[in-house]
Amino acid sequence: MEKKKYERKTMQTKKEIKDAFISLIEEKGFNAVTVRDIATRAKINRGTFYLHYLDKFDLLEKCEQEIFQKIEGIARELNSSNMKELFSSGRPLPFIVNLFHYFQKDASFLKVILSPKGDPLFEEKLRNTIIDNMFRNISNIPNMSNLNIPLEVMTQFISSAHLGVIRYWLNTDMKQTPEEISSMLVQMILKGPLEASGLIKIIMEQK
Amino acid sequence: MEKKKYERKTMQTKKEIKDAFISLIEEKGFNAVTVRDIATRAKINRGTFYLHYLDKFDLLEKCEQEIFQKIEGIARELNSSNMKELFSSGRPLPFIVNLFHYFQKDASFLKVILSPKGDPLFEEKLRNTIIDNMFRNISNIPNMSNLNIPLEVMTQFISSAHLGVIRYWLNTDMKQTPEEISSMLVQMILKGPLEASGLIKIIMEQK
DNA sequence: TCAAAATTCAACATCGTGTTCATTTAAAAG
DNA sequence: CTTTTAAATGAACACGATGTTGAATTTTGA
Repeated sequence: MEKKKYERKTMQTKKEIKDAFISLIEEKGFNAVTVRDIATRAKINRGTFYLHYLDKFDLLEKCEQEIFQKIEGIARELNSSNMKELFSSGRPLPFIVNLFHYFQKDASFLKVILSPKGDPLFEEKLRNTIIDNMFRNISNIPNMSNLNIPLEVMTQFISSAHLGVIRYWLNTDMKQTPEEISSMLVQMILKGPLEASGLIKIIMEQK
Repeated sequence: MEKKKYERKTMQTKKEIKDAFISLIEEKGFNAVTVRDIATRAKINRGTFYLHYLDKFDLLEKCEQEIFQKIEGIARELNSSNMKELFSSGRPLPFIVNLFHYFQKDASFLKVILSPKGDPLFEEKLRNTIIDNMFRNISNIPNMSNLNIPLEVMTQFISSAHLGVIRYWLNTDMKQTPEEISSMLVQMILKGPLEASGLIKIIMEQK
C-alpha cells in the first residue's frame, strides 16, 4: 500500500492517453500523430504526457509490450502441442486458436497497429512469435538440410500467410469464429489454398 | 527540343536525390528521414529539393510510381495466362517469374521499401497487383459463393505468402534464381508448404 | 483538514518545414 | 567566346512540434 497509493489516478491518465493514441493512429497514422494531438484528445496537459512516457515511440513500445506479454501467457499455458498429431488430425494448433480468441478481445488495437497506419515492426515481431510457437520442437529434427524448399522460405511463407489472414479477419470485423478462421488457415497450410478452398476443382470442371 | 533543353541536368539532380533518399531510408527509416538529410546527402541545396518535389511524401510517391509502371509493363507484355494450364502443369505463372526477374534488377529500392523501414502501403499495393494479375480471368467463374473458404480469405493468404517470400528473397541477396524461387512458391500454393518442402514426410517418419 | 502525489501552466531553446527573392552557376545556342 | 536562359544556391522568414524547466494548482488518500 506504499507505492500504490496514487496508482488509480495514474492508471486512469495512462488509459486516457492510450485510448487517444489508438484513435489518433487510426485517423492519421502513427507517424503523423504528435504528442500535442495525444494530449489534446486525452484532455490532459502536454507536460503530463512526458511524466509518463519519453515520447510517442516509448508509448508505442509500452502498448506493444502489453500485447506480447499476453501472447506469451497464452503460449505458456499450453502444453507444447505435438506436431505429428496436428498434421494427421488436420486440426489447428491450440496456440493459434487461442491467439485468435485473444485477438478478438484486443481487436481495436491490433487492427490499427497491424494496418499500414500502424507499426510495420509489430507485424514482423508477431510473425516471429507465431513461427517460434508453431515450430517450437522442430529444431531437433534431423535431415532438415535436404528439404525441397529451405526451411526459412517455408516459415516466411507460413507466417506471412497467417498474418495476411489475421489482418483480413480483423479488418472485416471478425465475421468468422476463432475456430472457423484458424481451421481455414490450417487447411490451406496442409492442402494448399486452392485445394482447400475448392477453387481448383471448380476451375478444372470448367470446359 | 524546346522543353527538353536542360533535361539532362535536371535528371542528374533528381537521380542524386533519389539515391540519397534510398540510402537514408535504409539507415533510419522513411519516417525519420528529413528533407535536410536528403539535401545534405545529395549535396544539393535544400531549396533545390523543393524545386522538384513537394515534400518527402511526394518523392516517395514518384519513386513508387516508377516501380508500378514497370510492373504494369510486365503484365501487359504477357498474354493473360491460362489458370487451368498452370494448375495442371505445376509451373509458376509467367507473370510471377518475370516479376522476380524485374525485382532482381531494382532490388536495392524494393528491398528497402518493403522492409519495416519502408512504406507499409507499398506492400499492400503490391499484394493487390499480384492478386489482380494472378486471378485476372477468374471473376467470370460461377459457383464462387459456395467455396469452403471465402475467396477474399484465400487471396489474402496467397498474396501475403508471396510477399513474405519476396521479402525474404530480397533480404537474403537473392540466392535463388527467379525460376527457382517462383517454382518453390507455386509448389507451396498447390500442395501446401509442409507437403511441398517435404517437412511433413520427415516428421511423420520420426518415431 | 493536511501532506503527498499528480497535474497544470507558461516559458524556453531547438529543429524541421515550406516559402520567398535576389544572386550565382552552368548549359545550350548563336 | 559570348549571350541567353534555366537550374541551383544562399539567406531569411514564420510556423509548428519537440522536450525540458520550475512554480502554481488540483486531486488523492490518510
